[in-house]
Amino acid sequence: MQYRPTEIEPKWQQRWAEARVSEIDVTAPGDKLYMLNMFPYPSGDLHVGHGRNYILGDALYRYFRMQGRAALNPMGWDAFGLPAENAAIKRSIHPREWTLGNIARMKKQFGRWGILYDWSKEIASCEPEYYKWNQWLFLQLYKRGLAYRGTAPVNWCPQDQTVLANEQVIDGRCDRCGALVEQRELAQWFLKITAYADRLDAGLDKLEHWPERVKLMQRNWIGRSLGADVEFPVPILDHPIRVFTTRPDTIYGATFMVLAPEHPDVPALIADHPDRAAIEEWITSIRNQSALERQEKGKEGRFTGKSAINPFTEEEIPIWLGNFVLPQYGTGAIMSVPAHDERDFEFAKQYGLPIRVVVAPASQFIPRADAGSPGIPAGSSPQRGATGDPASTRGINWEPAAPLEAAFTFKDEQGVSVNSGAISGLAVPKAIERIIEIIEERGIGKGTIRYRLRDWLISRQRYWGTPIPMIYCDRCGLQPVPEDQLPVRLPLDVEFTGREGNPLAKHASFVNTTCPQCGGEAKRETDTMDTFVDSSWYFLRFITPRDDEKIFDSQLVDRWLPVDQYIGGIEHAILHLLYARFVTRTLFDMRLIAFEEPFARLFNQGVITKEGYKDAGGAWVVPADVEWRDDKPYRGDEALTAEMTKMSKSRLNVVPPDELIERYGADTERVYTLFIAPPEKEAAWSDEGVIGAYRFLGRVWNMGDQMADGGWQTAEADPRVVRKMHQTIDAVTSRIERFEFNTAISALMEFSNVLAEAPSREAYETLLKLLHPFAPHVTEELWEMLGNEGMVLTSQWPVADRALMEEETVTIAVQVNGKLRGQVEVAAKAAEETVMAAVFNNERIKQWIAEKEIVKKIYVPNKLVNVVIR
RNA sequence: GCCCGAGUGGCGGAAUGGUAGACGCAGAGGUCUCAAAAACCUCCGGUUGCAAGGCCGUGCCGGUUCGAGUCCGGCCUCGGGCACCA
Repeated sequence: MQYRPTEIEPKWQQRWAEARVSEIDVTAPGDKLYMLNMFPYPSGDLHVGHGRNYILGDALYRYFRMQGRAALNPMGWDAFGLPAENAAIKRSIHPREWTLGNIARMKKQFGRWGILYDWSKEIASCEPEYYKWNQWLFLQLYKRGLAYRGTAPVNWCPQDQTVLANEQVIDGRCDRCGALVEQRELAQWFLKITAYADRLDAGLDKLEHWPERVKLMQRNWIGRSLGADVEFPVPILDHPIRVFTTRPDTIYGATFMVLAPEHPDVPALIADHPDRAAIEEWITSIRNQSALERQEKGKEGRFTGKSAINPFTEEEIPIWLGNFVLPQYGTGAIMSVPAHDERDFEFAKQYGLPIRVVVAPASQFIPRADAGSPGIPAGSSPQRGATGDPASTRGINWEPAAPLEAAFTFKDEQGVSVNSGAISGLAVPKAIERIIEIIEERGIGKGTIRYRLRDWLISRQRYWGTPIPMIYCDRCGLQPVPEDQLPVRLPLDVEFTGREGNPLAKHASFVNTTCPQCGGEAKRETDTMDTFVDSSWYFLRFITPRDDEKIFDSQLVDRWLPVDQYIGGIEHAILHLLYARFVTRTLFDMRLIAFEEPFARLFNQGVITKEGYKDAGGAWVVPADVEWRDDKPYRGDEALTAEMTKMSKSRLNVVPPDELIERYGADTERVYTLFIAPPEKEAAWSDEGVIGAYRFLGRVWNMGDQMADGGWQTAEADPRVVRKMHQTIDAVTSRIERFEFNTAISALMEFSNVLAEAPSREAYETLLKLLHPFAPHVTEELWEMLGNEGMVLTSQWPVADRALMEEETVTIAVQVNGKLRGQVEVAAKAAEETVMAAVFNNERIKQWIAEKEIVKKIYVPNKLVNVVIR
């Protein structure tokens, strides 16, 4: 019988489903394991690139099942979101209908891949049964002051007609549609993730099993900076202006101050400016610029005409306004130290502002023998600091030989304070410490930690999302919807024109409601939540997905979570994973769960790439229209460019799995996908390469087919096969544990090659078990053909016998002066003398070392001998 | 600009400091066949040699070591993240 995957695959998919093999009772005892693939947005058809993620997860799941673990592997749908609404506008299909249709298609595709999920736990975030708890969660956060309505300059996408979170703006553009994002001042809902900045940062250290690069990206995003807030008196104001700096040690070099144009003190500072109108106009123009424009314009500034007092030099320093100072970070005001900050340097050069050196390169100093701090400048005589503390013997004046051409910015021991009073002569880190002490003693500021992270903007002016459960009452103000009135249902009878913004705002029976406080007329919030709110806690809901009394069962959740193995794409390194870590901490603080980190282990699979083609205008070209001439791609006479790029619908380079499965079977796609490259790396899909996996499975099939016919068996197991079997069990097991699926499969190929020469029933059935996680259908079929009871899936994973793995003889590589000159075959674990005797009896080796002096002999047991001669 | 990661045959890739290229794709030759497909067998880094073998070879330059794809220093190229965050 020939290997015909299309005949056997549906059969086993049906059997697994009928036997409900992957459904699990979360209250039953057992060695629990919670596996999770990031739940997908139901965008429609899946391609082989998507497959990588799910196939990998399923292989792991089947492996753990066979290891006897009580494994939970649920799946659901991140089902709210813009594309559904856009489809509604374009094709007048309701977002819900479009979404549910896609879910059905994708679910079917998972089945065709032979992927086992516990569908009894399925959730879809667009259903009121789910989003009710989204709203409940929002209310808990609101109660604790972690959800608030605030007015701030926000990112507005003119294309999608909604605001965006900071995390969703990539290079100044909307990460969904690519439109240039504008800045608008709007009242919006925020979640106070900044209150957790320190814990989110510190928690990263404890995530041992997360990829370093993800932790690094989160760390950079949170952007913890140590520094100091310092007050600079301003004579014409009744209060000082506070700046934040990470380099308080350079304060003696602060020769001017720059405020963001939005800084609250600006109106007072320019009130009597002769060109006030011009400056105000300039400020307005800057406010209206997008973040990208603001940066591309380069540095621009205006002098306010007023001064502040540098509290250390006691000099008057001019106060400027600068477009490069961000209103949202720090205090929106900086002290400028042009000698030691690149941006300040550029600004000072541009406007002719003074530059004063207060840090010198340590290399310019002759180290002083009696102290840790460097000593006297080379080639000059020691002087007392001009503005320094007269009592200090370390006050050092130092000037560079030539005017600076660039700022020097060392923040470590390579820099030494000069011209800086009491801190002169100290290495920079010490100087920072000391100056903060002085600032605090003088009561003009303090050491502070600032974060780059901003609060999470969750309002969206769109329909297809969770309604924010708040009510506006003219008498009572902002009122939360009482919990017993949840869910606030998203009305389904709306019209999608795509023009007038959020259709919810025009839905009278939704908007008009009564105030829960006074019972009078009131209006509902019509913004919906960012869908990242939905996905920030869904992994908790999978344990008890149908519970309509509470969001989750704390006891069960504490038993099953954190998720033992989370699998998903690197694109969520910041967004989803940071939000989920934040929300998990808030639930911890509400004492609803006993853990702070949701995902114990994280794995990010790499993307699948495929050749894509672009025309001169940069538009993607259908591969079917492409012809190759002289190694160059053309469409007719038009030259095209080819590039390896992420497989995606928009790039027209997707490979749909259906044809592939029709021709070679899902098992072939699975084996090829895992074999193609290490799973964390990007991998180029090759239509030709697939055949290799098919041939391999075909050979395995033929062996089993002959064995089932009784025509292919040897009575006595060949010791070579037994040894290879135990070696393979060991190799495959450890490689799966380490996510090295590509080499696990190559070990199975080697094993099957050995087996083909000396068949053994036991070894063959072991092969079927080891292969099952990768090729589940064909292994089940062969298992059954051989007359076995039950399924491979529910059988026991084999255990390697170390003693039987040992080789009888080993090949020792022989080197002379580090170069390979021959090989000798000796018994395994032979004594060193025996090995050496064999080496020196070897004719070839004899020739290489004849009449030479032997300097040294290096022996690596079972591996190598290196003879060093002169 | 700053911070990560990666560079190995025609291609995907393999190698706890110890025989570079496992496993697979493509290619070449062969078996079977009237023929083709499928399947199976052999070869397959470069160079030199009749052969045995030699020499060269893991982006480039240097170092450590008996021995370096692997460790260290300096570059180059590509990919990713951050980017007036003071």
